[in-house]
Amino acid sequence: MLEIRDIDKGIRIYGLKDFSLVHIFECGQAFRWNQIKANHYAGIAKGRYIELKEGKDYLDIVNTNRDEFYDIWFDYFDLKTDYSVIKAELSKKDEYLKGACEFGYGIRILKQEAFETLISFIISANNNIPRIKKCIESLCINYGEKIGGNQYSFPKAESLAKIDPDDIRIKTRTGYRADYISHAAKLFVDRPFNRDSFDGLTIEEGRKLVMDFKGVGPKVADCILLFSGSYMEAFPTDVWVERVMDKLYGLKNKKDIYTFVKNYFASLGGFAQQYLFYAIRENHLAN
DNA sequence: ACCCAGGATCTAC
DNA sequence: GTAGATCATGGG
Repeated sequence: MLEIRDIDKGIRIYGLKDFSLVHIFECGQAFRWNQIKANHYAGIAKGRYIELKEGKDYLDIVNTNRDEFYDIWFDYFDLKTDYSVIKAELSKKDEYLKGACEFGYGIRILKQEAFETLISFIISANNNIPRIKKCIESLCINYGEKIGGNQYSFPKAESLAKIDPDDIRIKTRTGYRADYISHAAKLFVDRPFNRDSFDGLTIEEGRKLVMDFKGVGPKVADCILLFSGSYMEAFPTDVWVERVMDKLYGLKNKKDIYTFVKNYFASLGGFAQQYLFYAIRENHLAN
């Protein structure tokens, strides 16, 4: 049970468990959060800028209030989900997974806005994380809305759809992906989606839906489905995950990984992926 | 100059 | 349906 107190320009939350800012923001799921200092992050989501400070037994959220916390951030940080149950379930499967769950104990899979995940992970293809963050930041500065201070929201599809692809490419340095971004924005205006759009659809059908957007292949599709909170069994398989699945389970290709994941992790695939991804990225796996 | 980065697309077979 | 080249950009 959470206990909330008002503080200067924000709120203080007691009673959070399975929650670590570093684990949440350094496991590669979101690109607009930056560490200011130890246990202190700042970022923008859902058109709002907040700062998060982690204390011993509390979390401060600056630039919000109780109502906004329950309306916005409770869902965004997936606070309704008991991650202890998930970790216990995964830890039963094998020792590798148990170790990964312990290492990334504070990971939570954020419920991000669908359009932001669509564009962000189109940019992520064949790119590295620092540069992905730069590209997304200039996308926001150029085409987002100023939301106070020096902060800019993620652009609306309607805004981005009007921009010439060359303008996007030159200003955001996104290279050949600028055409994909432009196309995706235009198609999203005609065929918008959010996580409710997938109700009643299998993940295969969901994947097919998002892969209509140019620049979205199988891996990016699973990132969109997972990080928008649409399918928690989605299992994005990039080079790092391929590496870890070979190392732990001897799986050499994406087809074998796909079959294995469906049976072994089942509905917990996305959670398993994040614990494993974070562990191997931080070089915390047996040999 | 070469290789890589949370891959996808296009082409040729 | 699938292996191989190609795709902008920046950092090492």
